[in-house]
Amino acid sequence: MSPARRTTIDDIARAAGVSKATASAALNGRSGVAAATRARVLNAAESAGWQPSSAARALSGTRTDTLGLLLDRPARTLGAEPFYMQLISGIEAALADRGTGLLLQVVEGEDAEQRTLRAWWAARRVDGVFLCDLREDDSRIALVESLDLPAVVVGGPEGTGGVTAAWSDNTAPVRECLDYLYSLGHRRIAYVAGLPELAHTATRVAEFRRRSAELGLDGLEGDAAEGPAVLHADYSGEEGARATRALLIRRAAPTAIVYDNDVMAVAGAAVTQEMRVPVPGRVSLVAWDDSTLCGLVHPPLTALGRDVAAYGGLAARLLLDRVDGADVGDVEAAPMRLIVRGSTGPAPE
Amino acid sequence: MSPARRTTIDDIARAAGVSKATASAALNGRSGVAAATRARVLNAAESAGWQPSSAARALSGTRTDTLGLLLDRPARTLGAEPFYMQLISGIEAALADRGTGLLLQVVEGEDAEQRTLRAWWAARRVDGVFLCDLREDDSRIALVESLDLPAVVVGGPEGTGGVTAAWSDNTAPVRECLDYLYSLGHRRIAYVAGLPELAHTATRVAEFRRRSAELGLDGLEGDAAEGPAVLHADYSGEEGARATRALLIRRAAPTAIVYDNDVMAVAGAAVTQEMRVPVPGRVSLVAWDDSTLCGLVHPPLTALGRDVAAYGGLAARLLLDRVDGADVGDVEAAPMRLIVRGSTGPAPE
DNA sequence: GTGAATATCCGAACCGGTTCGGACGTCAAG
DNA sequence: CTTGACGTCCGAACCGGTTCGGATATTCAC
Repeated sequence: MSPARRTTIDDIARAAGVSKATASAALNGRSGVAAATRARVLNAAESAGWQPSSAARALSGTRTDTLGLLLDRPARTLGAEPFYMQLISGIEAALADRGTGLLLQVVEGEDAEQRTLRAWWAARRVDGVFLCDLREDDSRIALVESLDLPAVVVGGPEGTGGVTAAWSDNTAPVRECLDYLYSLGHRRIAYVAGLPELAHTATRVAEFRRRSAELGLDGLEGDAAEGPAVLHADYSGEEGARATRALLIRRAAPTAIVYDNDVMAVAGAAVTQEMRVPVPGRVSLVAWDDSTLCGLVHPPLTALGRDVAAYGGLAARLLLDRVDGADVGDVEAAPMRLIVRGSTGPAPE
Repeated sequence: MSPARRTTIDDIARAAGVSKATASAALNGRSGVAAATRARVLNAAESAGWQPSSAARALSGTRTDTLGLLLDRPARTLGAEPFYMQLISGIEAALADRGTGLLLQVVEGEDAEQRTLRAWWAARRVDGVFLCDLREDDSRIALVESLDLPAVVVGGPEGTGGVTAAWSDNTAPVRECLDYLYSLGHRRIAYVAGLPELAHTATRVAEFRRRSAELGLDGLEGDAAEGPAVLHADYSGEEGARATRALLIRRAAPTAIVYDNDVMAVAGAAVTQEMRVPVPGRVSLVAWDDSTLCGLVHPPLTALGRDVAAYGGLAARLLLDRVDGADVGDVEAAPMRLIVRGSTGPAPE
């Protein structure tokens, strides 16, 4: 019951009748230890329930056994989006076996990002970091490179410099989505995109424009009467709803709307009900990033889905390899798939 | 550009022309250092951008400057529920000023909980831990007490033993909710509760039964023809939908349903649409735990809301005090408020 | 039987902080 | 002038691991 002094490597060395050095070698599976000795040490450690002090281990120059996850989104949108928690779950699953911990930091603003990364580096708190929501010309890239801090970008792979990326293609899903809607007869398609400063938004929007032109889709009034309608929003439900309203009151309203995340899509769906616009009778809706949310509303939303947890696991394994000094290249995650549900249908005549 | 050797306290001691001991005392604001000397040291540290090594500091027996958050929910429901991310944001906001980090661990199952806590303790990875989703007779309580590991329970305050709790009352909101529905004329009210093994579920259900009897509410058929209908679900949308369907097809269906979280409520709302049951015309819906989600669907859901981030901040401050050795008692968070939106209305005649 | 190669183990230094006891100088009280 | 109380600063030990060079024992070739 007593808190008890925690057992140290000295204790188990003494118990096994060897020196600290030998005990350390045995416990870390290094060669140069007789099999019998190793067994004695391992045995002693086991029965004493010994665990190495992470601090002592970190201090002696090797490893912290901690990775950092830096999230830069307002708390409001962070909570609403299932993406991050799923990503975290996936990362953790990959880390659990190795006894590596995950240090989480939620910040707001580029300055805070830089401060956090510098502080982590200076205090040697983490062996490496995950970088999410990359912006164009992101200052974090240069920073981790100059600090020589191992990092993996979740997203990309454009603009990641020398930093390895766990990426998933953003162009193919755009095409798949547009082609699918095109085949249903839709010619006026709008896109409620995310924050324009984010790199993946730019990629998606560019591909959306390119493919729209290729398919010869109609422009939407108000968009300089040409080209497809792309509105930017901040991933919150409020802005998703606002954008939807703005689109649906147009004279030549779109017959299909693609949203850059599930929250905005759900909010958009609520707007259609409120405005009594039949879905998918008058307008079809597609959400980018599937989550349980999409299947729960009525009608259930057609979505571009992927296994976010697996994505996180991939990023975690990449970062662990990078920390181990391996020279890993970018790796592509499983592509997103279009999951057709009730919110999409043939375009109105 | 070079990674550069990180500056140590020795460097800044030399730069200031003092010993390591004096430098340490100066940097930690301890007394017994002349003002002029202290200024020199601080100055040197500042201009060198020095930060103490967390490992070294932790090793010398004092502080890890890390708190642990242990989450035991399947990844699926974790992602869907905004509660945790908001809680995390709140905790982090309170921790940020102090330079304390948050170590996150997502596990599944009681064994994994125990293993994680023991590992954290043995490796001295954290100064203290947050415990969420307390069960009745929760084994974590005894563990952290026997290990003398500072802890704060998020929830409670029943069954927390000697562990301090950041709690919010679960009985008053039940009453407020029932009384509100009663005043609207509702007499058949059902409750889609959470997992029965969780302590707060038990509290809520007991109060729901007590107050229902007090108000003389009708029992629901199938419930042994007596007492209010309480169904248990696992917080997932699927089970929330299933429970809703089961309730609405009863001969004497409830005129109001209260859900234990927002996800199930949203799913329930979708079921009403699918079954063409008008809300709030035929049935009123209330969600426990408000989130942006509730305001986004149509009709927007009446909900029991609270400032989850502030709740997390409270828990964080409590735990920091406990780590500092203060003997803090349980503290109650701001009470939940009923936020009336469009999903509740007068009971059908 | 001898020398060298090899396997095994140990002592001691080191990582970068904190902390404690003591040395030194100054100043006021006796 | 002596003594003692402070204020200031330093040396050295310590936290609990890892690592490296070297000591000792064992084995092998010749």
